[in-house]
Amino acid sequence: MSNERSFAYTPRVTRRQEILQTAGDLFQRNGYHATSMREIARNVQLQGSSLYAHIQSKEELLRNIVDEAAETFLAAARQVDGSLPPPERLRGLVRAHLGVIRDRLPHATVFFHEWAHLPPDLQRELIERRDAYQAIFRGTVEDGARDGSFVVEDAPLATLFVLSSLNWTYQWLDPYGRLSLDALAERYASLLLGALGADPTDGRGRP
Amino acid sequence: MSNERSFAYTPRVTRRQEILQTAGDLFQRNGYHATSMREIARNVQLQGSSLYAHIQSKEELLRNIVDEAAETFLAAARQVDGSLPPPERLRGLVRAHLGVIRDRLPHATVFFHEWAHLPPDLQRELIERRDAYQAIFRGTVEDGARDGSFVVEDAPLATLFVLSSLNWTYQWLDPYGRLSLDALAERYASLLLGALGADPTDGRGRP
DNA sequence: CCTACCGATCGGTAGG
DNA sequence: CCTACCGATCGGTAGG
Repeated sequence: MSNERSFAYTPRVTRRQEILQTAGDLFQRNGYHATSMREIARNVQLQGSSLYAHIQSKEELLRNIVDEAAETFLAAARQVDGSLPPPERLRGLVRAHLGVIRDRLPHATVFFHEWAHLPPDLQRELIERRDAYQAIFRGTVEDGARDGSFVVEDAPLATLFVLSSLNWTYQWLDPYGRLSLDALAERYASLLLGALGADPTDGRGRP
Repeated sequence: MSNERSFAYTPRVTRRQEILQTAGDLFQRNGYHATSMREIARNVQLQGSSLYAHIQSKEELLRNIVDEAAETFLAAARQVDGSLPPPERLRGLVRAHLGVIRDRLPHATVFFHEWAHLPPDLQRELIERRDAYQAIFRGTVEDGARDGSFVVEDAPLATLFVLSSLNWTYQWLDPYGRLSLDALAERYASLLLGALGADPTDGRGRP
């Protein structure tokens, strides 16, 4: 009859996002391999098998999370005006990076911790984007060395140094901490500009 | 009779070390939860169950590795003479930290990535040692701020900055890289001293 | 150090 | 979205 129940289930659009966010939180807290699909399902009030109406596999969850994080970092850095003087540009990059950490802490953490558990072809793609990200920083350091706003004897190492100090911040940055994002970014950038030998009397550097 | 085979097996002393080192390598490469006991066993030419003649559990492996790494970091920092002037002391701490990374890369990586998978009481103990480690750095930064060898407006943040730049180095430090440990540590310390506003004309700072 | 084995749990599928 | 279920694999034990 016309009132027969259809078994072709059409998932809501938002449900997938809910699953991805929950997976991100659990992967952040317990790690990818230590998180079971049933655990994710429980947290979104589903049976384990029902997840597969919304996603294809556990790996797809990780891929989505890591991919979005990589894209967010890269997009934020690309927002920074590349024609700014190197010190201002670095301030912008620091602010961008810390902003992503603050706003996307679970995804960023999963990105840093679990990307190596993806298959080799996806890893290669991620490494490419990481290199593109690093190139933005390296270009800034090198431009500053060239125009004299920075004093660096080893630009590749200085770039690694800058990125190291930023990358680790996901370990301690508290989105609800004592400092506003702007204040934190300003101080962090000031420390980095000091490391790069920028003139402390120039602009907002230390007096 | 007197020649009966005894089934009480007495493990060799070195075998345990071999298992621990292999586990460290595999945990580093694939992560703790993604590494199976049978995989470890295969790499030391044993049956999976035979591992338990040498160790008590998989968790004990992780505990040993993480514990040794934490102890190595702390011991290295404590080797640095606390009566040195703050800039020299920081140079020593940088050199100590990078030395541990270089010499104990697998264990250090597992420490940073997997310590959160240990039970809460062990986590607390590790956090205590991490705090002790950080306190050595904070003391150095504060001493330098007090005696004028550093210029820092926010000592807690500056300490986090120093530790962040060091902690991330396990991601890229190549024990067989282009720079010797001494050269690398010298340059890295020089960057950090610049961040802390140390007088560049003082000692081995930038001219 | 091995053989044999166990209960639990895993990611995922069939079918409706 | 659920019920029922599968093969594979997990960490670990018994017993010698």
